[in-house]
Amino acid sequence: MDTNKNPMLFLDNQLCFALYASAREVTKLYRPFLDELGLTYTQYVTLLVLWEKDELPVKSLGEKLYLDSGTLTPLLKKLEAAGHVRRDRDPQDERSVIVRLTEQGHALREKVEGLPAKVFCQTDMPPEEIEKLRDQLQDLTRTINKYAACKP
Amino acid sequence: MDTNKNPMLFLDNQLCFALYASAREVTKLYRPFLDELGLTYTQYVTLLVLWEKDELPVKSLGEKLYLDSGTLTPLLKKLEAAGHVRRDRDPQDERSVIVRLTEQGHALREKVEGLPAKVFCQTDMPPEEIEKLRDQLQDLTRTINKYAACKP
DNA sequence: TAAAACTAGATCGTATACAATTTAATTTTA
DNA sequence: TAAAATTAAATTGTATACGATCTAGTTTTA
Repeated sequence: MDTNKNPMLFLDNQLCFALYASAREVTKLYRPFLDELGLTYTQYVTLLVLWEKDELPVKSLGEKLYLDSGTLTPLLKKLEAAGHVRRDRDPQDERSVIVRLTEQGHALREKVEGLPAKVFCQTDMPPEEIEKLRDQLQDLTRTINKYAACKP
Repeated sequence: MDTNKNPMLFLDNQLCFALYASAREVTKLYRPFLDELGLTYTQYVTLLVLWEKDELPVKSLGEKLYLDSGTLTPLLKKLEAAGHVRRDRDPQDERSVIVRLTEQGHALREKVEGLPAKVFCQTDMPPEEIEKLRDQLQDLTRTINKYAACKP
């Protein structure tokens, strides 16, 4: 009946919590820099996608970011209000909304060029380890996402 | 001027995004099980802490979970309303609020015993890899947190 | 081809996260 | 020891996340 009997439930034994906590802590490292640009972290990663490939439907953004329209619609409206993107219905398929960078949105890219490097510095992690970790996490995310897709 | 010039900004090269996405996907694996118990993921990890060591001030809970009172206070009120915990001011230091499991809160523990194992199954990851990953992430979190602490 | 099924976004409701401020209690210090 | 500084929670405001539902547009199919 002792609480110490099941280490499976110890907080520090949970991968899920290690992920949950580290994701939030790493995000916090971006905040001071993003604050200056008036961006939130989620807005920032959304822009990363668009800088890589512009003119994407909300659907595609959602697939890349693992976010749904409930999160993206209000976020994209804010990016639009800030002048970074435009949102237009796709004339080919009026159900779809195409998100495009404005000039201003394109220009913003230069201001964050150095950001990832600045953050890496604060992690005290060798680049190879960071890459390995990143790749493992990507595998994990894809595996889970595939699992979820085949379920009803 | 080509957008492909700076791979530092590619979404898939970001550790931060790998963390952000995987944390959310893993959390989603817990949802169906936790839904049955009427718990959210954050409530669940809060209970993990209390099952390990009962009678903790909000402050300590926050340190273990990397959450502040702005998140914990409403969450703990919900756990209290659900009958899982009690919240009482510490008579020794009235600033502090001690969180205690109720009988019901203790009993809930048995219902989640098998949960971590069930989730691991869906990750297709060998246990050693999971442990290594978890330990790396814990190091990362602690490093960042220490960094943040010495800043003004 | 008209109804049924499906799809993409938008909307709504709930629950975090977290910075900033406030309040009350405790410690420090001049 | 009384004022100043510190501390722990609570509160407030903003921005996600995400399930569920709704709406409008597109495809399928009987």
